[in-house]
This record gives sequence, C-alpha cells and structure tokens, in this order.
Amino acid sequence: MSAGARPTIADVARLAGVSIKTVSRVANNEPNVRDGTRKKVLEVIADLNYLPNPSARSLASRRSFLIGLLYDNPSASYLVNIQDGALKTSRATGYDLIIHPCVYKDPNLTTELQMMIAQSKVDGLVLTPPLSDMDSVVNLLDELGMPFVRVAPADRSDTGRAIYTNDSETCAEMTAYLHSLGHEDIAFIIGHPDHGAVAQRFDGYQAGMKKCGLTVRKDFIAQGYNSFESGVDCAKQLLSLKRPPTAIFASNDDMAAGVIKEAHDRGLAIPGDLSVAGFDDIPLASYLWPALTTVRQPIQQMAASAAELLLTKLGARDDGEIESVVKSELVIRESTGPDLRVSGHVN
Amino acid sequence: MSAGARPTIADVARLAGVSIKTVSRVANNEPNVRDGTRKKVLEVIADLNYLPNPSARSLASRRSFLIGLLYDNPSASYLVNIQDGALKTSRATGYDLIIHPCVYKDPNLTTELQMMIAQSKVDGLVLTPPLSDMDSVVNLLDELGMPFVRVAPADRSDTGRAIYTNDSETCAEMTAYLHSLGHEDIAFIIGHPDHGAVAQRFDGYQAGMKKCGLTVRKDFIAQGYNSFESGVDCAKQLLSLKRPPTAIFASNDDMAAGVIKEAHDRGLAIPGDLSVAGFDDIPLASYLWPALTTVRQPIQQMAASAAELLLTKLGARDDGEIESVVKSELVIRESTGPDLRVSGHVN
DNA sequence: CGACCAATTGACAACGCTGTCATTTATGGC
DNA sequence: GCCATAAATGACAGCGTTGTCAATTGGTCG
Repeated sequence: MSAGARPTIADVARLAGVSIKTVSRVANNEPNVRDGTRKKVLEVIADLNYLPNPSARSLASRRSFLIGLLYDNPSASYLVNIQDGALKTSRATGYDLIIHPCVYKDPNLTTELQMMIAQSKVDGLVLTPPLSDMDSVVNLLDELGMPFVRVAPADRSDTGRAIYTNDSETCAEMTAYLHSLGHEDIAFIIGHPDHGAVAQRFDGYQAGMKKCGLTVRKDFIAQGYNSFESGVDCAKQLLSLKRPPTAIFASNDDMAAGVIKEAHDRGLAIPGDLSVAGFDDIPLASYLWPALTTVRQPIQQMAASAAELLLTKLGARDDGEIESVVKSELVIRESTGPDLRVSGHVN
Repeated sequence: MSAGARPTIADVARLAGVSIKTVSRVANNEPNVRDGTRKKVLEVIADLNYLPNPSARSLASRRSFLIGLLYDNPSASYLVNIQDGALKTSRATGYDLIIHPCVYKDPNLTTELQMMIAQSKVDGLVLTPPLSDMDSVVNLLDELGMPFVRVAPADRSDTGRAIYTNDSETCAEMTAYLHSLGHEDIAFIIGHPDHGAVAQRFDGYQAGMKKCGLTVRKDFIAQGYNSFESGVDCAKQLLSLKRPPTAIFASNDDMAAGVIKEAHDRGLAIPGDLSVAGFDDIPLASYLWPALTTVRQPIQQMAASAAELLLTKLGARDDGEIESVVKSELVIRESTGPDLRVSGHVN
C-alpha cells in the first residue's frame, strides 16, 4: 500500500498536461486559472493523492504555515480548551500549531522568545494570559514584525488584535445573583495581579455590589493568586472574621475549590452556612461537593476566534467579521443558596 | 535591533573563510572537521547569531525535525503532563512538537492519520492511550515505516517501543494498604475497557486481594468508563448492595471523585463510613474533600522517556539506556481510613 | 624524500516548491 | 476580421540547506 515515493508537483503537472506553475496555482487556490484546467488538475491531484511538500513550500514562499501558542502553565483545563480551540481553526486552514510553554517571570523571556521565533519560524503567535498582558512581549513582537493576537488581555484598547470575554459584566451578574438569594455580606477573592483579566473580575464584583446598593467592605476582600492553596488561605482569613461573610465569590474555580475545602474543614455546610461561587467552569467545578456555581467562560471559542483573527491577518482566510468579545454565562449549581442567617430575606 | 535579513549559511562560510559544506558539518555536529576549523566556524556562527533555516534543512535532508503527539481527549491534566514531558526532551534535542487530537473510535482514523502524517511530515510519533493500544494504528505506522513509541500500552511485549508504569503492582499495593486498615469488603471500579492500562489495574486489585487472603466478590466489581459520571453510577450500584463495601478502589481519580460525590449525597462520611481510593493523582485529587488517597503516576516522565526513546530511534540522540518502566507510588491522603464497621480491626 | 592512506575540505547538484516576468491565448470593441 | 487589452499559462531562477563525490591536505612508513 505504501505506494513508493510520494508524488511531487512535477508528477501532477506531467499527468495533467500543464506546467508546474499551473498546478501550484491550483493547489494554492489562486485565481487566473481556467475552470477546465483547474478541474483537470484537481482530478490528477486527487488521483495521485498529491499533497504539497510543506518544507519546499515554506522554503520558497518564506512562510512556515505554523502558528505558535504561547502560554505560561495555566490550569490544565484552560490550556486544553485553548489548544482545542486554536487547533480547530488552524488545522482547518492548513496551519499546524506549535505549543510553547514559557515562564513569564523569566528575565530572559524576550531573548528566549526571540530564539524560539527564529528557530521554528512561526508565521504568527497566539498569546494567552498572563503573556497577553505583557508589554515587553507585545513590544518585542511588534519590533520583530511578528503578527500576533492576544487572548483575554486586560487592556482592551488594542482593538483588532485581541479577543476577550465580558468578565466584568458577568461578575456583576453573579454578585447580583448572590444578592438576590438574600446575601449582603458577600466577600470577594481577587485573582493573581499579573493575570489582568482575572484581576479585573474584581471590578465586576464592585460594580455589582454598587448596583445592588451594597457597600464593599474592605475586610471582605482577600487577595488570592489563582491557586487552590491561595483559595484556602483567603477562606481562612475571611471565615475568621468576627462577622464572616455569608457568601464568597472567588475569581476562579481553583480558589473557590479551596474555599469549599476550608469550609468543610471548619464544619460549615455549603450552601447552608456559606455560599461559594467561582469563575471558569473547569471540570472540577462539577466534581466538587457540592457542585460549584460558577461562570462558564467560552475559552475554546476565544482561542478559536483568536486563531481565526491571526490567520486572517496572515492572509490565510478571506472573511472578516470576527467577534472580538465572546460571552460568558452564569452556571448555577449547588454551592450557592439562600442566606439563612438573615431571616427576613428567606421564603 | 531587528538586524535586517537573517544570516544564511553562505554568510557564515564567507566570514569564516571556509566552504558552505564545512559550515553545514559544524552546524550539524558532524565529524571530520579539524578542531581549529570547527572553532573558527563556531565563532562566526555565534557572532552572526546564525540559525539554520528549518525549511531548507527539511527539504534537503528529508527530515522535518517535528514529532507528533497523538491523543484522544484524555483528562486535561494527563494531557498537559504528557505534553510537558514530551516537549521537554524534544525541545532539548532541537525538535518541535505537533499535537494531534484524534477520535479513536472514528472509523476513518487510519485514513485521517495517514493524511496528517503526509501533511505535516513528522519524523516520528508518540502514541498515548487509548491509541497506544490500537492494532490498526500500530500496523498502519509499521506499514508506513513511521517510527513511533507507545505510552502505557496494555501489551507489554512490544519491547523497545513502549514506556509504561507498574500499574498492576501498585494497585496490588493499594489493595493491601486498604486491607491493612482493616477493610475486607473492598470493591473495585474497573476502567474503560478500551484503555488497556487502566483496565489492567483490575489485575493488580485481584492479585492484591489474593495476596491478602481475601476473595474477590463479583458484586463488588463495577464496570466504569473512566469518567466522573461513570464513577457516580458505579458508586450507586455498589452502595445499594445490601451489604455494601467499606472501601471502594476506583481505577482512576475521576471515577473516585464520582464515588466521593455519591457518598456525600448519601450522607456517608468519608473515610468514616467509606474509604475511597483512586489512581493517577490528578490535581483534583488534592482539591476534593476529603483529599483523595491515590496513586501517583509519573506521566510526565513517561512522556519524556517516550520522546527520548523516539528521538534515539531517529538518531537525534546518542545514548541508550532509557528505562522502559517508570514507577508509580501510593499517595495516602484523607479519603482512606480504618474500617470502623469491623470492630476487631481497629485500634 | 616519495608513496600511500586517511582525514579534511569543497564543488555542485539536488530537494520540491513559489515568485517574477515573458509568452501565449482568449475577449471585446469597432 | 483585426487590434488592443486582459486573462491564462509557462520558463526559469531562486529559496537555504544537505548528500555525493571528487579534490586537497596532512601524516606515516619504508
């Protein structure tokens, strides 16, 4: 079955009775080929099962048909969704994806990136948080003239080069939802300050509190770092207050999981004694007991859109109209319930 | 800073006063270059910051310096560990990694793989479960003459082309550990039958039971499918027995998480009323309440070894001696404890 | 010192494609 | 039917490496 050497463009040209260049045009879907000719060539291509040699293509055209995905060790499910989304569109467009983990705090990051870019010769890059928030990276890429798209940057002014979700609005919604359950003492756990988008969720919380006519108490705000452990720490801090909150809204699910763990350890019933909400809707959210109320972030779609946008920039896709904002939505599960401490509010 | 066009091998040759071919030899670390010459060339290379053009290299040498990672939507953390491991060694050897999700049940899988191989021209492949267990895939690759390495295949006879862990032994250990806590009614949840290695954990359980002098009761064996939901289902089945088990050992953590969830819903205390153990040590395991006793599988290292093995086959690495078995180990956390129902056994 | 052999080096032709530009073939207007 | 113009096609020179093989160099031995 392994039919000897694979056919080259010359084979196709010979059999189709046209020049190599014409086959090239057909293979690249270029204009200025008569329909009849195109059809004949396509037939031979299908017949021979011809696929252009990517190395030769790259060498001649100075494009690698590779796009790179830069990330710094995010949560596993976040990463996988990002990858799936990016892969979906890139594959569909004939591009392959090179994944490249980095350490955003590495002082040599830019040097390392420059090396990586020179070595694998990607045609463009997709940046994910926290790299999408780093000026040093953005500037480097601009200097190098390397096309890129940012996923969920905090800075929303870089229009046309970024895809984000409505973090802030959804956090306001979640806050309002907690209030609608009767909660007034709603604490918030801020995310990692280097992760712009996550950190910004705090704004949504504040806006939500304001809209509900609640005041943001300073002691109800804890600074987390996106990790489960930091969630535990923040929960310890918040639940040790002489008047602890009746609801805790964490900027991400991992921290919310930490809160749940700490609450269990203290013998608090959820949501009886404490309501907990998170953000992201990672798989873990539904595995927790009780299942976590959270916000579903369309990560995969963000990545897909980011890749689309990038490929459009690279001229690999025709159309325009890529929505730069994809919407998140509340997912109500079991970890939130009425505030039983405030008598008046309950049914 | 973006110093114009990047230098080519010809530039290096000119400046070093040698032929292009000699530079090529130095760049590829080939023998038969006088030390003095080599040194001079290396200097110029460092000076110019020369990096060979991968496309040209690939075209001329018929190697892509790319290896592919094939997987079918495993758990996120499994995948991420696999990727990290594979990336670590491949990058270090100058290879890039192309990730390729597949659907192992897809009837067109082999065709699709063949396309993918032809398109991206990878030099070799790393297969992860359940693809590492599929004869159709293995045969296809053999026919195509495509080098590959299998991660954790059930079949251990394919020596030199596979990396695995001691699943079975560790499962026997875990079973013995549960017995040492006083448990005799130890149930087991079998993993997905298509995932060879996971399914084989059952053997370890059986061996462990035998070694402890316990008989395997048929009604204590449930068939799961690796998912959280199937864990819930199996737990329902096992806990509804008129004489339910005092410990449940699930073939993976996701299913164990399902068991914990169901136990909570039934008001069972863990580990007071029921001990639960899993396998994999995914991050979730420590986030659960109570934290899950499980088996830590060195996934990352398996992938790293697999990549090493593959790269050795490709002639990209010199050394030999890659351990084909990497060891798993028990991680005792809070979800397992003494069997309180059997009076005699407890302190 | 000269022959002889191995180690070192280089010339040159691929590798399979795309870009450029010249050439050929249709199309339209009168 | 003829010319001007546009569309379609092809010839050919790279793209930046590596493989092959011939040429050169250095070293050894008698």
